Amino acid sequence: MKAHLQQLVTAALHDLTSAGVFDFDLPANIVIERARDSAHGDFACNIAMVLAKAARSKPRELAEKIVAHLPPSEYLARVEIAGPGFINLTLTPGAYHAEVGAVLEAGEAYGRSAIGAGKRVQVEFVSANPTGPLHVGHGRGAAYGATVADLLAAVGFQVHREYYVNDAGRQMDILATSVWLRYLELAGESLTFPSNGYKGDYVWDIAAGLHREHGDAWRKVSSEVFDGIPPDEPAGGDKEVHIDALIMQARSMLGDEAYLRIFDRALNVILDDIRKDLAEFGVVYDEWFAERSLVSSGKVDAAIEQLKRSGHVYEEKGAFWFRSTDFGDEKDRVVVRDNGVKTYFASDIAYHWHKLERGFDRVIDIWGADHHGYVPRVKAALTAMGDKADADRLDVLLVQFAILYRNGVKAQMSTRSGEFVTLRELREEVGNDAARFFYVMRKCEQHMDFDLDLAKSQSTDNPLFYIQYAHARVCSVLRQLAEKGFSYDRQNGLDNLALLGESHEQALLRNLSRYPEVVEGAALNHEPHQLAHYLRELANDFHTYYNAHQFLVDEGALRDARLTLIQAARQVLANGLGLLGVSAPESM
RNA sequence: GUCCCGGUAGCUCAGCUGGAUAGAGCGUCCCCCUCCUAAGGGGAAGGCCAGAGGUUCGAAUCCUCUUCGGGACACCA
Repeated sequence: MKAHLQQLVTAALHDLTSAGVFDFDLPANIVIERARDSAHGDFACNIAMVLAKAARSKPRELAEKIVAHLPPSEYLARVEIAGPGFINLTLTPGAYHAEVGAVLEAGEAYGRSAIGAGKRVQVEFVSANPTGPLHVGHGRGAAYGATVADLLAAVGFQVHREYYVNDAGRQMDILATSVWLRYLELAGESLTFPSNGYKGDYVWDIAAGLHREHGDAWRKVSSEVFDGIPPDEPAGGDKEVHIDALIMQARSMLGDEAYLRIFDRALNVILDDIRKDLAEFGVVYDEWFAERSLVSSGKVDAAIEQLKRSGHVYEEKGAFWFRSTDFGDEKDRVVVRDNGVKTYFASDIAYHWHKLERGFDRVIDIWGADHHGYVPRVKAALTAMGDKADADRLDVLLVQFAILYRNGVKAQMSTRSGEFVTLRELREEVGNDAARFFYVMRKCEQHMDFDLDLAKSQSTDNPLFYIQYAHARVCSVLRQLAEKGFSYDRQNGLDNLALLGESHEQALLRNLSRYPEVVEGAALNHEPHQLAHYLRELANDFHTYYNAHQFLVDEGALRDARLTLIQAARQVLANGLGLLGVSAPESM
């Protein structure tokens, strides 16, 4: 509908250009907005005010010229110039009636579009280290990333969803060593677990599995394991040095093969768990990209070499530094440590460059807001590897923290002790639907208060419940058709939409037609919350209507028209909920 | 100290990228079912858009500064 009006105004502007009224380039997109006040019609266009200066004309005079050149349209009832120069457009009832037909005809496809023109977009999200179960912070990234990806797909982008698996770093070694130490304890050794090790129950579980299958095959005497290891922090030492020494010890005492088996077991158990967790959450990926594959294919070394050759990497104090300050970063960054180990950042350079090499038109990273300091250095690296345009293909979306509240008090625990609220626990407590919806209800840069009690509540306070209830109510009405001895004729309903003159019906018709615009805006701005809010409003329109009028009336034409309208409402509610990864129940 | 995000009704948040009189929900108060789910609906009260400058036809929105919250600033990942 909006697109149609844009075409009309654009045509008028082109007309004026060829008539010589304009001697400048027209703006790329004409802004047409929904009028906030119904007294201003349905849509308002501010183009006359925008162009007034360049056209050396008064806004209102310019508006008159534009209006005079508007092509005729069957959907345009009235055009008025108002205020400082707004062009207010009022649609015919037929325009809205046609939209109802479009909803029912397109069904599940209603709201989808081709604006993305098949451009390839990669969305990488969650990508949590596989060193433990996902927690509620990852949940927000998962829900947000999945929804952004689905929205982009809905408006015609070719979307590639990816999870980057950090399976090559030091954290994984700490995990493997933690598992082995727990295994030793299960085998009967007594030891002091490192303060920097992973202490969660899942580490015990993995160790127990290994002990069941392999018995004491990898048991070593604990006094020998800790022989010569520098003290841990509680004992007056450095916890990092302590754990690194233990890793070295584990490798040498077990041998590479056995160490790798424990390492891989830990990795696979946790990764399988993450996969399952996300799948149950309705979050699926096209690719799980392993950091190890970058290392083994030599892409990390190749990236460092390329930066060395182009003079962006220099050596100092035994380490190799990327001169990111040349590209606006605060300080230079180490890519190879003085002990020869490549940093996580080195992998990240290779990974992001590889993303661009794979030919995506746009690359979207969704990170926790605590990683914001990383953005300039990754962009710097891409600029150094290629040029500014390469860096510009990367969008980093930062997701702020979510804080859980239960009975009005914070419910989130720290990760320190290994006790935290996992995504799985959250899903079990409030359900997948509520978790998905509440996570995307706020825009991503907002710190979020996640109210567990509200998410569980079966009342109008809970916006998700309210929306789903509207959907269920439509279904309920349709179920009662037959019980009341009525039948429904859709075509008859479509033919009689003109009977829908009540204000509630008008409001519902208007808001239904907004749906494609909302989906488009939510997708292009990466703002799923726009859709969530819209659905709440639409549900409100429906509940109000439901309360004010009977649908199953005796008069056939009116009954069919009303049923057709609420069918369309049901379809839009279902489509919108679907895009948010939430179910649309037929009864509640 | 530097950087990122936020400050809008008592509370939780929108505000369509600069438009017309600032919007929802909750909470508070009042009202509505012999009727398709009252698991609902209607109405009222409630605002110096953190503060001060600036940009222009026009600012909650854009730019500075101040202030208050949250977070980030490793040869960790």
